[in-house]
Amino acid sequence: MVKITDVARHAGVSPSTVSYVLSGKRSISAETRGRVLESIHELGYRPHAGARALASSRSNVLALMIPLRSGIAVPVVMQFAVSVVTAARRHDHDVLLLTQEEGEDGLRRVADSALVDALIVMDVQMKDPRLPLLRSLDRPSVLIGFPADADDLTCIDLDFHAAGAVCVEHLAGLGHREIALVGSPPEVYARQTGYAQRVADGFAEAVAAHGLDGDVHPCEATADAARELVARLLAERPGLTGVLVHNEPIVGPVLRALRAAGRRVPQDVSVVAMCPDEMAEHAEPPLSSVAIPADEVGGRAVDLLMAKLDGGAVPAATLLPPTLTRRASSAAVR
Amino acid sequence: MVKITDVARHAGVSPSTVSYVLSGKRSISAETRGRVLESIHELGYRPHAGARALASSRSNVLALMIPLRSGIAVPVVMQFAVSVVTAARRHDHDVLLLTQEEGEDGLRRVADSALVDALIVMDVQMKDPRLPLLRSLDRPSVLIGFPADADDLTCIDLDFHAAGAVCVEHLAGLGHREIALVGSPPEVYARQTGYAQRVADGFAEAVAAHGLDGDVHPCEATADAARELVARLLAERPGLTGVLVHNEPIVGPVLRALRAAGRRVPQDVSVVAMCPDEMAEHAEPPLSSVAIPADEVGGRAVDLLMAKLDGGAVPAATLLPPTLTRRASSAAVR
DNA sequence: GCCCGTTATCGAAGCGCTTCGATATGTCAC
DNA sequence: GTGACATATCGAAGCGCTTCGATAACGGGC
Repeated sequence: MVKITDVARHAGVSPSTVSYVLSGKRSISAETRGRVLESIHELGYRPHAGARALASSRSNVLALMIPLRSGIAVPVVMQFAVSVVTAARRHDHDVLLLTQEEGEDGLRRVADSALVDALIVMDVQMKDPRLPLLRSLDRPSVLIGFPADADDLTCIDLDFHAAGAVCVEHLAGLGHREIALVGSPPEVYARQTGYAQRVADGFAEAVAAHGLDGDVHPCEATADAARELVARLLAERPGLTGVLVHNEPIVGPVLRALRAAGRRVPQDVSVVAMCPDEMAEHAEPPLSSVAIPADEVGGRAVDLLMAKLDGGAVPAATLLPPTLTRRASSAAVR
Repeated sequence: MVKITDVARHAGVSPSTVSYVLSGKRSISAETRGRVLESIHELGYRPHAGARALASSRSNVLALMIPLRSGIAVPVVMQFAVSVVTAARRHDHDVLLLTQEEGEDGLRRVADSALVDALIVMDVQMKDPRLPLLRSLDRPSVLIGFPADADDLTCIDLDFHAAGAVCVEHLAGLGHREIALVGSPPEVYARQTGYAQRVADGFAEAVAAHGLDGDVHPCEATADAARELVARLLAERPGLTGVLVHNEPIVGPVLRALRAAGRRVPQDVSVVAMCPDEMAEHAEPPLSSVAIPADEVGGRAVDLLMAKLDGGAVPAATLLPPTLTRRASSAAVR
């Protein structure tokens, strides 16, 4: 294994000079830098990560803790993970993967052993047991999601409240007066994950603001439950012309249940969904939808972390504005 | 930050004794060990990962490179990742996440900088560009998937050939004589990823062995393509009573297309799928299926890697036998 | 009662890098 | 020409741990 002293000897400089060339922390003449870089390349030198971490107390590794509870949309988690890794690499960092299962001990372990410089935690609950730990840690962290008490923490997420509202406004703008939210399973609201409730709140507020008629219906994530709910809605609310679905697994079943009931989408009923774009595009018909901008959330989370690592001040809360992509499933009421 | 010398002082021993207590590499009297462990606990000591890696040339971190190409089933990838992390933790290792995008350079980077001790590579292609690198690296690796030339490499995967055959045997056992394989998109076969072709081969061989009538139909992963293919199959092969679907996104569409054509499942046509259990369970009707045992593959991959790290010899190829779970979608031919 | 082999512990070297003075050289104002 | 000040480079210390002898204490065999 080639080390810094080998490079130094090869380039005819001292090891510290090689180090400064690599870190840029002191000015090095163009000529020397060139010679050193050439030696590095020629010898195929790679600094030893452990040695570097020891000497500089920076590992250049971030921890990412991902959820694995059922009910969490797996593709979205994956998208987050990939975007975090990609963004981290842009900042010359790597990503250590932790599962929720490891819990607080896992976070403490990687932080206290200096394995990682900073942490990103996904799927934050309203009263998340990891919060006290994250507050006490001497390493910066960013939460994806908003707990009930976010004091001293840095959080980022899609603005779910606005997302709920934006869907209502879209339907209202198309002339719909009677709408409904087909929501997440009851336990998701009960669990206080926050985002489901925020969508419902945003929905309700916008409904009120626009003087619409609209209500919220939690729904189990099964095709049967979806069919049942759709049947009930159509029976109880004959004037219903707009539906917002916030429950990924049953997006397809809801559409089929509407069709089965003889309602055409969008001619009879307009449908808007909160789901990944890919799912919306492949639905029949393609769905007007609001997606979680996982790439942006992940990227921004890393940016925030880097800013904190550099000692910068960062906003405590970052709410990303929702974007509704209009597709075939929503149309003006006739 | 508390370090080993603090623990040593607190316990009234030398730092090396603390180290030996932790590593177990030399015998320590029960009394001393107890005292040291108590001090460790009391002071909340965590060895510095970088220092440890530097001194022992072992980082206790594995690299996992995940695919992000479209067409790769995201939930399965996630399941792999989680099982690898979980298994790694059992061996006191952590997992560094790399994306396919980083390619060979990424692997080289983490290996040469001693950031990781060993590597796991997913989604191996028949002629994977990473193979020469993995062969030349001085760190052990395990591939999930089988390339065309696996010399000097350690590979593990589901036995896709047997999986294709097992589905045929299941249908044959139920008395079906005319069957078809609704396969992956043409580009997946073209890409030489291997597993799609292996399923098709296993299917074809078993069809021949049982004297059945059966053929292979690649299919794009869209609902339209699925409908079209099903219509064509039913038109061209009136005696068709069994279908194997190896194309996750269109499992639902195929079922619905059959139903739309007036064929009941399983009364008129039996369907078997290769897909995750969760998908099979939620289909209507629940599908007899063969799943990729991602948990086992991930766990075994880590075990193999650990054995290699310990200098042990491991089998070059590990093929996990497929398991067909019988559900409602397949029945004896009438 | 002496030698030998264990068992338990210590001390010191060293892993490969960063970083902090210190030094040497050059530049410029006056 | 001289002091003041950048600029470029070096040398050495030290990051926290592991590991390799070395040493001390202790039994046991004869």
